[in-house]
Amino acid sequence: MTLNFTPAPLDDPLYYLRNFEWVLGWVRQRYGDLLPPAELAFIDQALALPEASRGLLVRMVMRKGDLFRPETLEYPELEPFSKASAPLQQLGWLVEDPQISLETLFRLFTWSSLKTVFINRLEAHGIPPTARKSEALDRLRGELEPEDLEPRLASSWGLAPQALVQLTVMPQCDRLRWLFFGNGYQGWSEFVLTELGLYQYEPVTFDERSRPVHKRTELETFWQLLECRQQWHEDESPEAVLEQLPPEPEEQPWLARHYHRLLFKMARHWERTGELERARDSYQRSSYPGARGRLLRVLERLGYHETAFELAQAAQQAPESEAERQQLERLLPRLKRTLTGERQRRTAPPEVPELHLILPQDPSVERAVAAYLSTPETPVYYAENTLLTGLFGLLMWDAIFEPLPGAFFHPFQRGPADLYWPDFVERRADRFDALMAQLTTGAYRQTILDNFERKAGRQSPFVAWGALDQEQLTQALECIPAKHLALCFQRFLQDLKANCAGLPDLIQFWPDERRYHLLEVKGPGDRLQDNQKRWLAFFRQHQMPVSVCYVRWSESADD
DNA sequence: ACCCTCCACGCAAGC
DNA sequence: CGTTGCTGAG
DNA sequence: GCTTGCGTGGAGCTCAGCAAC
Ligand SMILES: [Mn+2]
Ligand SMILES: [Mn+2]
Repeated sequence: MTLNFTPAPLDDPLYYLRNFEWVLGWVRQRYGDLLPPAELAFIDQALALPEASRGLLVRMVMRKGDLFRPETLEYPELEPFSKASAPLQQLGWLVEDPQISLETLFRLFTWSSLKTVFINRLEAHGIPPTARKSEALDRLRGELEPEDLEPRLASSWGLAPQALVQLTVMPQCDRLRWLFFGNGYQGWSEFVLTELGLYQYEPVTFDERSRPVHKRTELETFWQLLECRQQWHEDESPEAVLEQLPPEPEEQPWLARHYHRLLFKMARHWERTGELERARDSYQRSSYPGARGRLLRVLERLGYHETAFELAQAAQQAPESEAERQQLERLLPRLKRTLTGERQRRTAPPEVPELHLILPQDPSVERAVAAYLSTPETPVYYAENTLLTGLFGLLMWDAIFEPLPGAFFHPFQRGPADLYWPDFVERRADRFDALMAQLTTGAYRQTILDNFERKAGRQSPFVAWGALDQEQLTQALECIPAKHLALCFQRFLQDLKANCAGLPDLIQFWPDERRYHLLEVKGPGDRLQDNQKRWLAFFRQHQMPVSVCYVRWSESADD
């Protein structure tokens, strides 16, 4: 029944309402047993409203913020605002004359309308009508008494009580949206963009019980976490948010990940603002990948060199990733030097063949090099991560989109929910093994080309359709030995997140000789990044053809 | 695809 | 008056 | 002077209409 879902057609003037109601139905059907009574009541009350009121509600939900000037809420497909809004006001979902601050007042109303409303006050402060809006705001902010600057009734600023309305049920709608998408970032526009064909999603069969949360308490924690995240984005006060963080959801890995990621993000915020003790505490509590590495850096910055050194040594015994190992290789000698004064011999970086070019200045150094090296017989592509990860994604398509329990729970997923979990590959080991085996039988070529046609345009975490074309693909399959692909794909599988980045900018093909060459381009002032160094070392280790091309601009007399 | 990933830029420390 | 940036909309 | 490590910031359907300057 959930197969091949399509959003409401856009020629239906109420398409947005149809989509919203479809979500309400989906949520009630699949999560009804987990929903608190308040949310269930909200859904039922919403569905019982007159159509124009439902439409108006959804229009407001989809717009930015919760404050609206009624004259911006007249929609031709709905009743006039005055009529459509009445049932919403009856329920208290929409209220007139909300409390707003001076800043909000200035944000919502145009300068010319403020001038007519505010004329007396502006004159009293000696602000001429020719002043800029931002200047007027600054003046008022500085000159008004603090209690006058507190949020207060819109009418107390001199507005008519009907001049502004507030939607009060945004929190309920957010919670339903978060539950439907299983995350905090996807929104109602998914439906339109899908219907417009901008996004196409792989149709996946959903297990009826494939859900991100399974208990009432888990749902509550999930909502709390996303609320924290939202408050942080809105209030910019992570200190307050940290207080409201729910207890660590240890027993549920999906929630635990959300929890630790939020902690990590807050820590990173404090690290950037220089509140290093706070950063340290949060990094310490977080088990999100990279947290230990940042903690080490913060300890170092705080001057806790011994603590950092001990932790770094422990980390080196069991690095969580190659990236961390690489970071430790820099950090440990540095710490040792500060602690003991001993100077360490630096280990030489892997040898990578270099190419040095002097080219006329160009906005894109990669394109300049590609154009310079490319010939009709030996084309160069500016591929970066797109080609190799694309081949990987096309070959592994069926493994990636295998509908395991918990992997897919709504129709707008570009990949499985557990893609970056430690056990993602393990759970699909048979599938991945079978597809990897095609690289030894030779069947992989057909699989990749077939999927390139069959799945064309469908969202995938690994396939950037816009960057691939048939010819590039065919040449890649001709020129890159299956053994080399196998090595790269193994490395992707070891860390799907970190290892799908940092691949060289350019690839050149020699179809006649069935060979290829990878090239990382560096313009003036650009240096190899950590993940690029890791890939270069890997390519060299396996005798795969790669080099780095350093470019300088030729002196030009023009301009 | 959970703001990332790539890049350019800019700063400070160390040679 | 153009221009720049934001919002709403499909 | 240079190099090196490290951090920051911007861009991410596309079009029309409007507000602000
Ligand atoms: Mn690049
Ligand atoms: Mn490059």
